[in-house]
Amino acid sequence: MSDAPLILWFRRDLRLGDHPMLAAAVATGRPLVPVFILDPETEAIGAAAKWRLGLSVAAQAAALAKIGLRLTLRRGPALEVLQALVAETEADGVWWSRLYDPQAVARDTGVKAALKAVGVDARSFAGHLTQEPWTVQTLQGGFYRVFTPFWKTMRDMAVSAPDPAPTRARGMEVWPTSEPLQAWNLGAAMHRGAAVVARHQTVGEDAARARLAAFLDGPLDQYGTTRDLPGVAGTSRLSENLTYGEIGIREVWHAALRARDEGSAGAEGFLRELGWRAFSYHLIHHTPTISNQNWREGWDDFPWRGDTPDAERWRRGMTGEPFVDVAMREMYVTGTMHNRARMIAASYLTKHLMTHWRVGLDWFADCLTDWDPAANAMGWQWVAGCGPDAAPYFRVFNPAGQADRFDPDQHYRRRFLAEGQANPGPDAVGFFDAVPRSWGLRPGQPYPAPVIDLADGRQRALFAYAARKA
DNA sequence: TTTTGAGTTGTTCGA
DNA sequence: GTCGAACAACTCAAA
Repeated sequence: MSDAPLILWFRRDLRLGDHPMLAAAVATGRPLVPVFILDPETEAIGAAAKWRLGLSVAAQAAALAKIGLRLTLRRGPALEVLQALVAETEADGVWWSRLYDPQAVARDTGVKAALKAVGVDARSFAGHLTQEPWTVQTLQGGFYRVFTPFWKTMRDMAVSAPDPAPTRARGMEVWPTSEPLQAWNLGAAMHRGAAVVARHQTVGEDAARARLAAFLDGPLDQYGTTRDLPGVAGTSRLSENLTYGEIGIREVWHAALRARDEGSAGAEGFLRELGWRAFSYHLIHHTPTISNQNWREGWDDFPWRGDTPDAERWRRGMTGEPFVDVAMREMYVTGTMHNRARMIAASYLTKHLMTHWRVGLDWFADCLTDWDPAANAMGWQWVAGCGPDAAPYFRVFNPAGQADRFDPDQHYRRRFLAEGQANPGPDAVGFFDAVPRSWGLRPGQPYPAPVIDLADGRQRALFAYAARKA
């Protein structure tokens, strides 16, 4: 049995509990060398996500320190960094938790092959999902393209109990050198937005767990109704933590199961939402092109517009359509956007403004602190009509009608829209502090006239969608 | 192989 | 104001 050090390559699994790889590593009793690598793939993520990742890495470094480990920070191509660390520490293994988006898979496949070729025990573990995507299968052994049958299969599959967080681990006598996190300047592309968004972040494993507990004790019972109201704090908001792995999905799953068994009315609905997350990973595993190509065939000739001045007004939260603008502003101020608001903002861009879904996806990737490659690829394609779910083509959200239905008392709009208010609150004003100065936006300016008449936009979209196959 | 039932999230119109 | 029908046709998954 080897007593050589093990290198633990952390990526989107920045926690200690419910961590199969870490639990297995600690159980070996061998010296552990945790590392986080700022590689080109990580450099390429969006501005807000990269900034937020820095907070998560710092929290993980502090958490590891408490159990006797030091997180080494290195910059460079992952394979080169890992090979150098293997040489420096005389480690004979490199372990990590699996990721599933195509960029990560391509990188990890190469890393694993190259390390194995020189005799290093390169090993990947589950941990990001309740089930590995390929283990959910139709009776014929294929994969699911429709949510409901996927869900019916997945919800009954066993989910192993979360591993307890290790309280102590064996470290190195001499640690490898580490770069200072500040030197990476992960918030550089956020410009002045970081100061605003920072007020709304809940960072690290302890905070994520407290957030889960507060959700289970509070909004969960009413989840069926309040989860659709963007002016009410009715959702778990755990996407921010799940995307960096600050809390384990098995821990969340089992907590929701317990709540259901204790009679919480909203638990089933919440579990179902976790099912949607799983479904998006199921899809990106089986059809990786979902992240940048139309998932359904026959959509490549659809007359979507590219990046236009209208799309720029959408990005700036200045379309003149309040629900849409409020949604976009929520994103700049908080780093996230309510689920229903995402549907409205995306539907407006792809249907009323007839803009290619990739324009919207790219912008979300740059602005969301809870950016998730699988969930966003599925979600944008679903809204645009070229993704999973045989949605009727005539499903076009009416932002005004949706506002009446889901924001009847205007809490959401008042919170994030300063125009027209004598004393706008901090989040409404925060928008003007968060966005680039070059946009030239100031509170007190008049609210813009609509980019497009809703009825005209709807008719244009319906016509184009109806004509698609004609 | 063929058949069958079902499919996240909507809107509008007219009774 | 409320409610049901119409908006089309196709794909998916299982029997």
